[in-house]
Amino acid sequence: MPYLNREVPNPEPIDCRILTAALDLFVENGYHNVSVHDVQKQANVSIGSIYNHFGGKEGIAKALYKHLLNEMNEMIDSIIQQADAQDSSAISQCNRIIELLFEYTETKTNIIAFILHAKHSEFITNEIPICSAEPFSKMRAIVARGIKQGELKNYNSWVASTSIFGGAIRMIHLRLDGAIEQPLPELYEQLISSIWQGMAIQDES
Amino acid sequence: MPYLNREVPNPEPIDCRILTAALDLFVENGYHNVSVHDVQKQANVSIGSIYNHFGGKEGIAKALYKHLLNEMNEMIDSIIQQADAQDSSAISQCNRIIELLFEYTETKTNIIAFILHAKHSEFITNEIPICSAEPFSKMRAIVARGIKQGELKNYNSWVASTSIFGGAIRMIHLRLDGAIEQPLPELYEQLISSIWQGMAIQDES
DNA sequence: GTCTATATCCAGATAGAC
DNA sequence: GTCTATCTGGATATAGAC
Repeated sequence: MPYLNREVPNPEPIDCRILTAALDLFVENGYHNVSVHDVQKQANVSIGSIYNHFGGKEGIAKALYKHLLNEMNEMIDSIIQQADAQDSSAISQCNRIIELLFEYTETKTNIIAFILHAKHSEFITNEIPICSAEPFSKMRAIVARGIKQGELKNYNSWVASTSIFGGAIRMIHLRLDGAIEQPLPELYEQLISSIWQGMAIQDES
Repeated sequence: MPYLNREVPNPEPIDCRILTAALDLFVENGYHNVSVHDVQKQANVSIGSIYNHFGGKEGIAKALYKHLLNEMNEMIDSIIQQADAQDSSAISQCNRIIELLFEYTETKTNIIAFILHAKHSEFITNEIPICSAEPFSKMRAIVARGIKQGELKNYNSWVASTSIFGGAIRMIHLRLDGAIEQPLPELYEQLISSIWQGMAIQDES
């Protein structure tokens, strides 16, 4: 009965297993506290395969980075496309982005942690800082368009985009660090209300 | 003329030199990319002294961390004390904190970078996350008091504090990553205006 | 307390069989 | 392409003179 003894333990392609294992380990322990051997064990792969596929530890990190950044980029694109189809406002696009980021923080925690919480410059060389990468510049572009169309106040572009997304990103950090115990989607409504309407009860005049 | 030949190259106490050198190197290259030998060279000290004073690399990081966190704590305290003396509002206390953080980002860059931009959990073990440390909980306390006294909108405590400080912290990150080219103090006025009054031109109703 | 020289360990990377 | 066994460099840490 050979088929009973045959093990089918690893149905996923090998490079996926390596990336998944690396993502989990990097997020859990930090890139520099993870050895190639650790990844190898967790992925059920030999060291040789890792070097064949990715050329080394930094190669894994680079591949992960590009892959996940690309996923985030597609998420932003789909929001923009939907918005174009419905002719919707900059405000609702920003809201949708924050909503999804909060959702993913709970459901795809390690992806968000790797993209938004890791200091890539300490282990990935020759890569632009993530805040200059496509998805983030597209977020700023949405804000800039909102300003141009008179929907948002005419602040400096950086002030505007950090006022809108900075609080959300900070909340993600705090959630990932264990400071915030509540799932972020539960706080979403209050956050966006504060973003658009401000924190002060009365105008300062 | 012995006093002419006598070198006086290192007037600062030795542990200060070590900490200063380590701060610069850690911020520049990241903790894990700095060896004890690097610190030793930059500080003009022998390896033995470093182990005598701090017990090793992590000991240096811990000492730095405590020292700088303490400085930040004193800064917050002084703001609170001044405020109590003048009976000033939560809003003006928050503004003053942001103003000082922006100032220090330009003038004491490495201190801010180490405190706000490094991922301490990757190299300092058995330490509470920085967002739970004293200065940060005091910032949240200021916000909570502002809510209680009817000065700020009654949002969830985390939403309120991240709405107020999240944008500023995000701007500091972006500035340290080189994305924002303008000195932050120049953007201060716009930021606080946006924090208190919100980003939307018309109320969403 | 400070220094130099040295020991030890372990991570990243490679070689070569299969 | 995958594996095991091995090499090598460099980092942390120590020993012991001064």
